[in-house]
Amino acid sequence: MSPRRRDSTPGPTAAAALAESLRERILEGDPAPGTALREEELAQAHDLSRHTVRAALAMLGAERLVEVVPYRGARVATLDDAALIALQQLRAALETEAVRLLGDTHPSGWPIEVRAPIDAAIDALASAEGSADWSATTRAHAGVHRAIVAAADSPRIAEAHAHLEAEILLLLAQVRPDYPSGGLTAEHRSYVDALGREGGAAVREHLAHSTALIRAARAKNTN
Amino acid sequence: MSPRRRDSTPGPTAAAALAESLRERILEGDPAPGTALREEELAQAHDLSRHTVRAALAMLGAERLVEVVPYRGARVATLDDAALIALQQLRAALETEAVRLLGDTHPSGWPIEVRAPIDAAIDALASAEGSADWSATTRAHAGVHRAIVAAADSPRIAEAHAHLEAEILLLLAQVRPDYPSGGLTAEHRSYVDALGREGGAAVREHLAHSTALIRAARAKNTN
DNA sequence: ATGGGAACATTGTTACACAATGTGCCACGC
DNA sequence: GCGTGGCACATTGTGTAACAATGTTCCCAT
Repeated sequence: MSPRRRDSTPGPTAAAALAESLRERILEGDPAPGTALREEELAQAHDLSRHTVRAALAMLGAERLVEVVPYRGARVATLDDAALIALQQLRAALETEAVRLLGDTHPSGWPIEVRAPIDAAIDALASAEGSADWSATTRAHAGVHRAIVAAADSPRIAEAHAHLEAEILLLLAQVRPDYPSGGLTAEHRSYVDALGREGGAAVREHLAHSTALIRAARAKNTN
Repeated sequence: MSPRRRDSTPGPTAAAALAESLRERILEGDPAPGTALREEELAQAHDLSRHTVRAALAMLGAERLVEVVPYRGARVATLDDAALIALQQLRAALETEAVRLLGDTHPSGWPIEVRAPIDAAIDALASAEGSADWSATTRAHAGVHRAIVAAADSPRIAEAHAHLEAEILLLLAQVRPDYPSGGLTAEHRSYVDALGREGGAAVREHLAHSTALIRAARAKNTN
């Protein structure tokens, strides 16, 4: 068929589509962190060339969901405790500044159009916790933080935060901090209220608590 | 030659080396923002295959120094005013949190081992301003901010900041804010002192000033 | 038991080809 | 003369096949 003007933009490239598919599976926890991702295997499994597979792995490498080491290959990323702390520090930087920008824009308090998407995200978290689906719960939890950051209307902070979100989902696919049923939702309702009052201090307290729970869960996993 | 155990790690891959070479040139302002980077041209100029060139362009795309659009190709990144503001907001997030972490670690003030590399970077900035070399000056300026962020010992904040630094160098390769000779150095000596006292407020004031100067310089360039 | 080296697995790169898409230009109709 | 459709062209995305380069594993000799 000869080229001709299209009425719509083309779909994602094959490499982008593979990256998306692998990203979804990785964030679901299968393949697990540390698993090698062999180019030829992926090429045959997805009926693609090694070139296309390599491009997809490079994309995931840039997102840090995959670790690519020259001549050694790609593996699903793992995260030690030092890396967890460093990641949470970066997360604190982004969420704190987002909350501060929100405060600048709304010095008299967050109006309903700021609160509504955040409250909706918390409601979604309540539903997920109620369904006892850990994957859905971690995604809904991420949605709450995403809604808060998005409200600041700072695209680069939002984008950087989205990348971290994926790394955190990868981590949480393998650990399960102790929360009583509904505990995450209650905690996040309080958290959002505290944000309006205390701003950055509330962010830091929340993330310190989160880090401690994750480390405790990981310690339990390795014992 | 048959494979044999090596006493050293291999050098960078050809794709990484090309990415590094292009990065250097882009940050020097040639090719200029908006310039198309044609795969076949680069392949012939560097005696590499298109696959290797594509891998290098993808790396630079991930760093946002290059904009890669499927089926349209790669161009040196450009930055409009909205993007500049968004970038500076992200920068504020990183530098503010770095300074806050420094304050946590050194509540009684920054000890000499924290100050020394920062002061050395400022001295390097003074030398660069004295030499009237704009490229050297923007790099030395970046070195000052890098030293401050590095002092916080938070690897993910430092790495995210390094990526922004490259984008800012790209921007500054094309504009030149008005500074009297030595003005940048004096301003940054005061800035570092203010950081110890005022922390995040000093960061925000500094970046707001920087944004205003850059926008003014860009406005002058387009008129 | 240990270490050197060969074999093997895997990745990085190359050459060449073709499919897919976007852009520009030309011709035709009004 | 102008606008639009369509074709040609340039460029990118992907594929095949091969080989160079590197890291790992295993075997054999000491």
